Amino acid sequence: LELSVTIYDVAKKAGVGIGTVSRAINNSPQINTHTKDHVLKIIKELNYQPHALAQSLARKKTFTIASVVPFFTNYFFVELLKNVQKVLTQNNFDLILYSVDRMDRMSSVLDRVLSERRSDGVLLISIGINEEYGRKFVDTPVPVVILDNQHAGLDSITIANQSAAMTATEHLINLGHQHIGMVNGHLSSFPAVERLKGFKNALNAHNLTFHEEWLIGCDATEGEHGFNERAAYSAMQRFLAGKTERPSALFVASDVQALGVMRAAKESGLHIPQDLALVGFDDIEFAKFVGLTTMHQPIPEMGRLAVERLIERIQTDSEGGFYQEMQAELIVRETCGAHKNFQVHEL
Amino acid sequence: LELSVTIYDVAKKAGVGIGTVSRAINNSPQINTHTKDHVLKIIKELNYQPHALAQSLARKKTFTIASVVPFFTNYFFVELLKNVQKVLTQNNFDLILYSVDRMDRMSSVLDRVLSERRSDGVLLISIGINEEYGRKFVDTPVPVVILDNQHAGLDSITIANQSAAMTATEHLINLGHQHIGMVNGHLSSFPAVERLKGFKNALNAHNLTFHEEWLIGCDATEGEHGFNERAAYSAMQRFLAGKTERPSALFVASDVQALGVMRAAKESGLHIPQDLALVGFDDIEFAKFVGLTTMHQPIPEMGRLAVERLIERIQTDSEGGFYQEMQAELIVRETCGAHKNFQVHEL
DNA sequence: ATGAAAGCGCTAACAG
DNA sequence: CTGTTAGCGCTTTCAT
Repeated sequence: LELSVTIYDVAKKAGVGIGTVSRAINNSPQINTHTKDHVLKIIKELNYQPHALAQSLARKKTFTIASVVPFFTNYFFVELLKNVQKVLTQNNFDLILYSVDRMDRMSSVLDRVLSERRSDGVLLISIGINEEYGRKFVDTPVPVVILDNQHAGLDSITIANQSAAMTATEHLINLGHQHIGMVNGHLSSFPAVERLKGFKNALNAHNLTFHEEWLIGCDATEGEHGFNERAAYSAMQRFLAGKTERPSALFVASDVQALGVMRAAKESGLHIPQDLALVGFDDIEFAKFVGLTTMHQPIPEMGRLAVERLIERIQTDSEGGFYQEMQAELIVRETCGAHKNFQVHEL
Repeated sequence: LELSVTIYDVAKKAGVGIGTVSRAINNSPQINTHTKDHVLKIIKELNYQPHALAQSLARKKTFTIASVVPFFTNYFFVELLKNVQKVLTQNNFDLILYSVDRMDRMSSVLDRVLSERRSDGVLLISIGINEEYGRKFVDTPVPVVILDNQHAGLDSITIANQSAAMTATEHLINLGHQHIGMVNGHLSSFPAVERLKGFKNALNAHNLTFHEEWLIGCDATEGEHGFNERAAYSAMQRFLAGKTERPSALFVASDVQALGVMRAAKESGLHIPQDLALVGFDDIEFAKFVGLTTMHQPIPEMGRLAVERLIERIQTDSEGGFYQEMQAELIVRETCGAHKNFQVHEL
C-alpha cells in the first residue's frame, strides 16, 4: 500500500544524485565500482524497481513487441504464438497481444499498434492487410514483420504454400487417386489462394481435370477465413448431402479443417481412407493423434525466424522488405491410405 | 520516417494550448464544443495519436493487465486465454502476456509483474504461488486475481475440483466399475491434489478401496505439472508394461492427458471403453471429436469472471480475497461406455 | 566519476 | 472555457 519507491528515494538514501543511481542500474561504465556497489545495496534494501514506463518514455525504447493475431482458436496460431513468446523471452522482450475477432475491428487495432508507440516492433500473424495499411506499414518507422502472410515491401515469412500444396496433391495422385477434391479456406485468405494454386498445378501436371464442384469452400463467417473445424464440418456435410458423385481423395487446406471433414465423413458412414483419403496441412500436435497425413510446417522455426528478424530490425534499423519461404514436409500417416496395415485412431 | 507528431504540434497548428488539446482527446466536459471540433479536425489532419506510454505515466494508469500463464501448450490455457483476451478487449484493456516455461524463472517473472508497473492488474492463470509470493501479492497495491488455482487472501476462481472429480468417479461407479484407477498430474499442482481428493472420496463413499498402484502419476518434468499428452502417454505406457492386473476404468485428470492415455491404450491393443473406460476433465474442443466423456469446465465463464473481477478491483479498489468455485458438469460421450450403441471416432 | 538540469509526451491542477 | 505550469519517473547530456 506504500507508494512505490522511486529513483529519488534511492538517490537520497544513498547520498548520491539520481544520475548516479541511473548509471548503477543500467550498468554504465561511467561509474565508480565502489559507489555502484553501494547504490546497488541501497536498491536492494529499498527493494527498488525502475518504473518500466518511465524508462521507456525516456529511452524511447520499450523492449516490447506487439503481436496481432486473428482471434486465436486455430491451433496453428497457438503453436506459433508459443514459439514467438519463447524467443521473445529469450531476448528479454515483452509481448503485447492483440487479437482481432471481427474483421471490421482490424483497422482500429492496426492503427493503434502503429501509432501508440507502446512497442518497438510489430508482428502480424496470419493477417492479410490491404493496400491502405500496406502503405501505412511500409511508411511507419516501426519495424513490421508478417508471418504466414505477405505484403510487398514488408518483411514476410510464409510457408511455401504452392509447392507444399502440390506435394500433398501429388502424394494422393501417386497413390492412384484420379478423383481429387480440395477443401479450402475462404479465398480472402492468402494461404487459401496459394494452396489452391498449388492444388491446381498438381492436377494439371498430371493431366487430371480440376472439378469446380469438388472444391469445397469453408464459410468465412465462422471466423479465421473458414480455417476451423466447425466451418469444415458444415461445408463437408453440405457437400456430402448434395452430391452422389464424390472424389476418392481430398486435399484439405489445414489440419483443423481435416478434423471437421473427418467428423462429417464419419457421420455419413464414410470410412477413411477406404472411402475417402485425406491429406491435411500444418501438422498440428493433434494430427499425429488421429493419424492424419499432412504437410508439416516448421512452426517453431517460423516463429523463431520472425522474432529474430524483427529484433534485428529493431536493433539495427536495417532495411525491411525481405521475403522468406520455408519448406513444408510431407508426413505420411494413415488418412491417405498409404500404409497397407494402417492403424487409425479407434477407441 | 517522420518523427511522430506530439500534442504540441497539434496545439500549435490549432492555435490553442496543449491543455485544450488534451481536453479534446479525453473528451472532457470543460471544453467548448466548437474549439473541440476544431482541435479534432487538426488531429485528424496531422494524424495525431497520443503516446500511450506518456499517457500512462501521467495518468498513473495503464489500461493494460498482465497475465502470466505456464508456457502454454495445454489447450485448457489456450481456451481460457482466448476468453480472457476477449473480455479484456471489450473493456478496452490491453494484455501483456508472460509465459513461464521453467519454474525457476517464475519468481523473476512474478517480481517484474509486481513492480514494473506496466499493468494495472495481474491475472495469474494456473499458477501456484508459494508463501513468499503470496505475501508479496497480498501486500502489493496492484489487484491480483488467480484463475485455476487459489491462495488465501487473494481473489481466486477455480472449478470445484473435488466435487467434479467425485462426479466423474461416481459416474464410472454407477456404470458398474469396481476397479477404478486415476491418472493424475503432478501433486505439486493444486488441481491435481484436489481432484485426487475427490477421487478418493468417491471411492470411499461407495466402499471401494483405493489402489495406490492404480494411481498413475505424470511426470512433471515434461512441463505443466504433467498435464499434457506426452507425459500421460509415457506414464500410461509404463503402467501397462508393468502390470498384468489393471483397472477396468480410469478417471483422468485432464482431457489432454486422456488423449495420451488413449494413444498408449491403442498401442497396447486395448479397446476403449470395452477394455478400459475413461472419463476426462476439462472438455476441451477436441474432447467432442474423440468422443471423450469428461467433466465440462465453463471455461469462457471462468475467463470472463476473472477479468471482470480484476477490472472491478482496478476501478474501485475494493477489497480482495474473495474465492469463487465454479461447477463442472459431466458430459457423457463414448469413452465411458455409457451408451450401448456408442460411436467412437474411427476413421 | 558525478550532480544538476533538460527533456520524453502527456495529464491535471491552477489561475484567469 | 482555456493557457500555463508542475509533475509522472527515468535517461542523458553538460558541466564540473
